[in-house]
This record gives sequence, structure tokens and C-alpha cells, in this order.
Amino acid sequence: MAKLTSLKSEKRLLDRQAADGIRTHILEGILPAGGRLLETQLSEELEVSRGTVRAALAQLAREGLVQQVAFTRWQVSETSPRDAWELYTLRAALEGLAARLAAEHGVAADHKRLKSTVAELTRAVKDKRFEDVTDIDFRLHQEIVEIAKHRRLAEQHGFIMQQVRFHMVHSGFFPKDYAALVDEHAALIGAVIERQPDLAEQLAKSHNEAEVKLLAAHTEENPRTVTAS
Amino acid sequence: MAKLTSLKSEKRLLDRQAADGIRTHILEGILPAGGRLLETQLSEELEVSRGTVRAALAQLAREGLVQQVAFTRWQVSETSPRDAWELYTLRAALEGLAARLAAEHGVAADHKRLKSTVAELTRAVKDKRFEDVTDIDFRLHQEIVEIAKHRRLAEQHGFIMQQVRFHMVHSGFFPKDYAALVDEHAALIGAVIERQPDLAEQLAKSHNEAEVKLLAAHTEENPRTVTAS
DNA sequence: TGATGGTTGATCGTCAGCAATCGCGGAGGG
DNA sequence: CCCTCCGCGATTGCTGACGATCAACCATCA
Repeated sequence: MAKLTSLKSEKRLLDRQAADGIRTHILEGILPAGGRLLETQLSEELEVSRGTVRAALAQLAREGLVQQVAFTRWQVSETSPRDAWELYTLRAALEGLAARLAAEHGVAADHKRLKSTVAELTRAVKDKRFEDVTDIDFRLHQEIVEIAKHRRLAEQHGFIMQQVRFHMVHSGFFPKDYAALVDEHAALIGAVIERQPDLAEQLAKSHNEAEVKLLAAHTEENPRTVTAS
Repeated sequence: MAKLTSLKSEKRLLDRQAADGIRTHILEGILPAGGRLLETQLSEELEVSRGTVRAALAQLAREGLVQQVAFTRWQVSETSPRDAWELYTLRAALEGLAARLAAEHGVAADHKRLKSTVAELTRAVKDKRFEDVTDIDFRLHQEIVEIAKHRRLAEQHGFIMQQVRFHMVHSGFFPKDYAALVDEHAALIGAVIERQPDLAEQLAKSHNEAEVKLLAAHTEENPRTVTAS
């Protein structure tokens, strides 16, 4: 018998839906970094009350995508090099833990899924479908976190990755050395599957440290190109 | 249950104040784990509207102290052994990063402050002022995080530590081997001051791993003593 | 006796309006 | 010409009321 999916998960509360809508706009770069958000305007566009919009914005503020200036304004977060550094160092620490736990607790089904995703990644690189590469890259890291079976870790990692995506969109930074990217991921997944926690943690960290250096270099070369609307 | 006092006299944002009031009550163990929170009751005690209380509860939910069951209830979070494991593993990862950064970036003034706090800790243990020991312990770790100069790390660490406190209060777990506690902290601070990032990270992690094992043992021996209201 | 269905009281989710606060532009003086 | 001060418009903060939803209880029936 096919499982009945819970209806509760489907029933999105209005403020969550509003947050989703605004979040999507921000992550797609439609709203510029530092851009102002008006409660009234959002409530009209989303066709909900201002109170609901306020709840949604508060949620997004907790996720780090928007900032509140009390009594004055809401604005989309800025993306400074310092932010990038914070995101990648924190990401390295979290993914290091995730990789360790995944290597310790992963079962055969998990390993199969990881192998499959790595294969996808390899194919996408070979076919030069570079937009897909980024998505698969994100998904691969998310799968490792899921295997770690650590609720708080998963939540934090999700927020960080969201901000990483945000930063990539607004800074125009994307990975370049795709061959190295595939190698690093393959090595990391290999360590997880072969149950080598120490190695997995180490690889996850060095993978992120390599990226933060590339990103820092990129940000120095390409100062902010804000497209205020 | 002790009363929550009115907020009307102060000047900060009302919803933050409300969150502070409720948070204090939870962390002091006045509200039992799993205990129910009524929006109307809280709004009467704090003398603010229900909407403000809702904003405060949403913030506390983000901090992990309360949980929401949609359309049904707010309740103080439960504390399971699994939660303890999550908190300490995550704490180890975050403090590992913090110790590394502190060892890399700390200046003379930072070192002085750390030494002073370690001295305080040593004295408190020698004098057997065990309530103070816990507070100083928390403060010492917070100082390391501050020296790391990492906004997101500090924020996350603060939330985790808050939940650790909460868990300690509700599970009745407190450190026992105070001599080892002093030694471990002294070694950690020593590594930070002597600018040995790798060693500092390692010590911070092992310090936490030692605690999680003690806590797991304690939780097994003392099954939950829930005092539901 | 146990299960089922309807009713009810309580609680949460949302809304529209009023009050508090801030930034900005213009008037006035040096 | 520049600086300071002040009033106004715009925006956010907060509230009370209304509508939606749920858990618990009780009557009914196989």
C-alpha cells in the first residue's frame, strides 16, 4: 500500500508562504543587496496583511537574508568579503562534523545515494552543464548532512547554504576549476563510504578552505557591482 | 509559578523585552520542560498584546527553547538524550573553530583577559564555590568566541550555550571532576595564548567530547523526571 | 462495552487601524 | 555658503477584534 502523506506538512501557514515568496525573490537576485523592503508594498503584492509580512520578515532576518533597522526600515542583507569569510569558515566547521558523522553512521542505502549523486556531478561537468553543476554540488553536501542525522546541524547548515547561494548570486562568484571540484568531491564521498571519519572531516574542511581562498581573490578583483533599483 | 513582571516601564523594543522575560523564566527552570505556554496568559502577565507575545515566542522558537504545534500550542522544549548529543557535538565543532581563530587572531589584551578568567575559575574551584564555577566556565568559552571575531559563529554559539544551560537545569547534570575541568581549560587557554591553532582546536573538541560522554552516562542513570503542569 | 459522530470551549492565525518614531527637506541664522 | 533646528510625511511598532482550527467531552448506537 502506498503511504498516505501527511496533510499537515502541506498546509503552509500564511506567514511561511510569505517568507518563501520573499526568500525566492531575494535568492534569485531580483531584490538587490541592500535594497529596501516596505511592509506595505509587500503586503499588497502578496495579498496578506502587514502583520503577516512582519512575521515573514522576522523569519528571514533570523535566516540572515534581511536586516531590520528598528523604527526605520527592512533591507536585504549586504554581502561583504567579511560575510563570505564567515560563511565559508562556519560552513567548513559544520560540514566537517557532518562528514565525520556520515562516515560513522552511514548505511548502504546512503552510500548508494551518494555514489549516484557524485556520478550525476561528474556527468554534468563532462557535459559542461555548469548551471546544473552548482545545484548538484549543493545537493551533494546536503545529502551528507542528512546522513549525519543531526537536526540542529541540518538546520544551521541549511541557513548557511542559503546565505552562500545569496552571496554567490550577488557577487557573481562561481567555481572555475571543475576538474578539481569533481576530484575533491569524489575523495570526500570515498572517505565517507569507506567509513574514515577523520579523513572525511579533513577533506570536507580543506574543500571549503580552498573555496574561501578563491572567493576572497574574486571579491578583491571585482568590487561590488550593486544594481540598485 | 513565579509571576512575570510588567514591561511597560522600559524602552527597548517590546517584543525583545517579552522574549527576554520568558527566556529568563525558562532558563531558571521555573517553567517545566514540555510545559505549555498560553499566549493570552503571557500577554496578561507581561501587559503586552498577544501579537507581541507571538513575536517573542517565535524568537524563542528560533533559539530552540520553545516549540510550536501549529493551531494547537506553544510548549517549552523537551530535553532528550538525543538533544544533549546534538548540543555537545555541535558545540564541539563551533568551539573548535572559535579556539582556532582565537589562537590565530588574539592580541595581548585578549590573552590577559583569558588568563584572568582562568585564574578566577581556579580560585572558584579551590574555594569550592561550585555555582560560580559553572558561570565562569560559560564565560570563559564565551570570551574565546568573542576573540574569534566571527559574528555568525558568536550568534550560533550563544544559542547553543543557552540550550546547554537549559538542558543542565532540567536534567540536573553538572560537572563533577573539577580538577580535570581546570586542567583542560588551562591547557586550552595556553594553546590559544601560545598561538597554536591546531592544538587549540583539538583541545576544545576533546574537552567537549569528554563532557558529552559524562552527560550521556548521567542521562542513562537518571531517567527523565518530568514535572508536567 | 467499545466505537463513532457531533458539539463545544479554548486556542491559535489573521486582519485593519491607531500610536510612536525616524529621516528628510526647508527655513532661519551665522 | 554652510550649519543648525524644526516640522512634516512616511514607515514601522503595537493593539484589539474577528475568523479558523483543534482537542476534549458526551450522547448515541451496534
